[in-house]
Amino acid sequence: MINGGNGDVFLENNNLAGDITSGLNPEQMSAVLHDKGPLLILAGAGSGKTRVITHRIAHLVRDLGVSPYRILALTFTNKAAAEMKNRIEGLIGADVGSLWVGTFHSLMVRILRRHIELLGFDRTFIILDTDDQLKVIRSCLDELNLDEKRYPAKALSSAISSAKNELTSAEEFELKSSSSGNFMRTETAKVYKLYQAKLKASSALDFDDILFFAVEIFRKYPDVLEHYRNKFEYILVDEYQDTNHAQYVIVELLAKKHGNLCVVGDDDQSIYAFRGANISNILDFEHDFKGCKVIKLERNYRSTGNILGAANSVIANNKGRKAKELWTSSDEGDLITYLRADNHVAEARFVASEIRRLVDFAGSCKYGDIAVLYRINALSRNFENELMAARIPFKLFGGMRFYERKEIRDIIAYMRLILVGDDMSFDRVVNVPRRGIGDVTKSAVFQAAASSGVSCLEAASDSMNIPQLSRSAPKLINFYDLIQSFRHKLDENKMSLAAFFEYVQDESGMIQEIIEQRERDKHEDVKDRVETLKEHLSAVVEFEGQLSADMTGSITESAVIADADADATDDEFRDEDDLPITSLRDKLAKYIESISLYIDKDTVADEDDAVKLMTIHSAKGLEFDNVFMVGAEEGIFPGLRSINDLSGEAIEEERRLAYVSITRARKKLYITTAFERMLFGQTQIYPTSRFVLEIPSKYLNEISQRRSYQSQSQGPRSGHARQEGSSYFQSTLSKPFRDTVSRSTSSPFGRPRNESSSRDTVSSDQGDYLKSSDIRKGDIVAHSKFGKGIVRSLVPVANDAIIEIDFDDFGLKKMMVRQAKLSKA
DNA sequence: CCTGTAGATCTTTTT
DNA sequence: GATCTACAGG
Repeated sequence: MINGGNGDVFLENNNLAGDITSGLNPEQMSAVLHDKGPLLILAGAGSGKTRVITHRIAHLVRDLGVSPYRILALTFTNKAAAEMKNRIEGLIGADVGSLWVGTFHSLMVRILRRHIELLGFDRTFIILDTDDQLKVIRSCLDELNLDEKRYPAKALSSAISSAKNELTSAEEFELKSSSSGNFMRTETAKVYKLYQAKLKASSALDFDDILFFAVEIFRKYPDVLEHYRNKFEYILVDEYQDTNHAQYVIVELLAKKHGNLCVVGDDDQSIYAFRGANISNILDFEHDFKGCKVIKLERNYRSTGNILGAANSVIANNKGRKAKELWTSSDEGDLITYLRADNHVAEARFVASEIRRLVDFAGSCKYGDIAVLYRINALSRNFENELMAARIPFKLFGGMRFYERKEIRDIIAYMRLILVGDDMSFDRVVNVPRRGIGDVTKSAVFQAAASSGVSCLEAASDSMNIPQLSRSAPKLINFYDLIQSFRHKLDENKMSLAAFFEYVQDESGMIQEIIEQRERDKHEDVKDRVETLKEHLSAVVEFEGQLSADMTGSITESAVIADADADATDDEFRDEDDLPITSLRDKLAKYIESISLYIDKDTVADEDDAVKLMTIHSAKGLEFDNVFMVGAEEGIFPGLRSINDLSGEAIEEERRLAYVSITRARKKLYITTAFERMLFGQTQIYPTSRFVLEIPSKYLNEISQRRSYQSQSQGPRSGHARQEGSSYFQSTLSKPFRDTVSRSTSSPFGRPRNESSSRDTVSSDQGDYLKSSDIRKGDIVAHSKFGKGIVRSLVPVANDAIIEIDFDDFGLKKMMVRQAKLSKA
């Protein structure tokens, strides 16, 4: 919701009186009015995509008389779902309660809660987060006697995850792997199988299972599928380019009957392949859904002409895409400012001083209108430092999420233990606060529980009668009694949910321990742990309020549905899944579910006026007046891994990321690079990103910084932090020269930008220096700035190589060989 | 059983 | 450089 939308408020106001199509352009209108049959909307960045979806739904309901009960709208994030629901409400009034708008995951959970018993799971299944998953995998490794060094839990988890996304069950995986003869894969298969068994034993699902089992139910139980097929006459999918295979199958299964499937997306903004998104879902849509209508939304309402020109030229370098070109009727706007700074500190100082200038001198610009976007989180610190020093308010997005913090996970684990009594939660909190129940005791409990087939909590209650546990029995029984007392409190049903949370926090002693620790350590860090819990408490209060509002709302709703859907009432499964939530227990169950699928808290702080720092990934879907795209160097953006990917797929995804990043800017875009950058404890010297070179120079205004390197013979570290404040000056270089400069520093990568590069400055430059083929590991080489050093490693990349040199006076540094201009020592 | 120090590792992220 | 994970000693 941060700066979301683009003048839609104005357009929607127009609609209050008039019909739903007023204020739409012709393409948008035909997308909104499209009636039956499959529809593919290719919506470029800033083309009013959300407006089209919401207006389309409003049109279906208001003008065509489709019952909201028959509409399914799928999104990827809860934020998008909430916004969509909001805006539809604004268009057609409040009677949208029966509309299924939500994420794939939350809506499939809703279905699973009703039908998962068919698969032998308890319907009160719990949902594991990433941390829980890793724990289970580690315990699998333990049991299978596999070394985590050779089989990293993370790698296994992602292998299992992608298998599930491809709808490959553990059994199928095993079958395939045994014929592959790949040892790693057969071991992975074992882990997968055991992992799945463990989850089933404790009635737990991971995120991927939610989709996987939904498909399994649909496929195995045609009557269930039939019910939902009938129910959902119209299906809409947002961000279709981000769907993975499982999601594709879900959509396909559900849409087959009515065929009224509308998908919206932009293949150029597909940036989640690494987590299973399959771009061919959108590329092949026309093929998969015959007779589909395709509408392209290419008119951009967000950015200036120059920004769009740059975005178009960058993305045009991708091969696998649907032809599209954004255009705008607004003016060219400012040129894109491009800076190649000496080093990361100078880069960050430039950003800070420019932000200062924008806010202080450029009229009505606020801090909140500015975003700094980077490819990797590791770059954020550099900018945090300089913004802090310049006293510029900023807000860092990403990083540690609210619900990932220890104290939140602890209190949730308590709640889960009280409610379900699962082993995972037991493991987490049995020693929070410290009760002298350490790893040794814990694993004894686990063993005892496993051998007698009960839960850990039950084993703890019975510890007196279990010889191995006799020593710690008093402690365990104490803990058990504590949980029991919480359970009684819960069933007394006298407290509000928030009060119950507070009660557990206090009575368990976890708050007290935090406070004690704060006093002991005197660390600044600890101070806001209590604060976090308080914040969380207010989220609980909010949730509770929301819940009772929904309850009163749904009573009137069901009357409406019964009326409008007389034909649906004779269905086997009526929509009674939203059982009335009255007891404290029900509320808690509902809360835990919502928290495992969605914890907001990160989206706050729109109201404070602060510069926003985030990765490009998290900026997707947002827009800002002023954008700083920082760290635009080969090796960072595109990242090394993508450069090394020979298929070229990875580079295309990075390029889409560049496209997303450029198109976030409304008015002003800055692109910055650092000649030399300290990252991961090493100095890296990488050339300008190819994506910058793909922007025609007519869109760019290059700002130069005086080079301390080369011109000044000796410039040890201190030399970098000179008074850069005044050392920026407008480039007086003519354009052709600019091109030569950029090309000579960066063309080692990739193809030449155009044919005119016949006079290859690189090869002549390079002639006097060592080439990667001349260098061996262990060689002593000389660098003009860093002096002598020994070659530690040499990794070929594209038609160059990354060299790691341990300099006598400057330590370990990484750079590109052609860039480094090395000579024999 | 707890606490401190050495070692490996380090895209991107939502659910 | 920073941070989390793994073992040794108190």
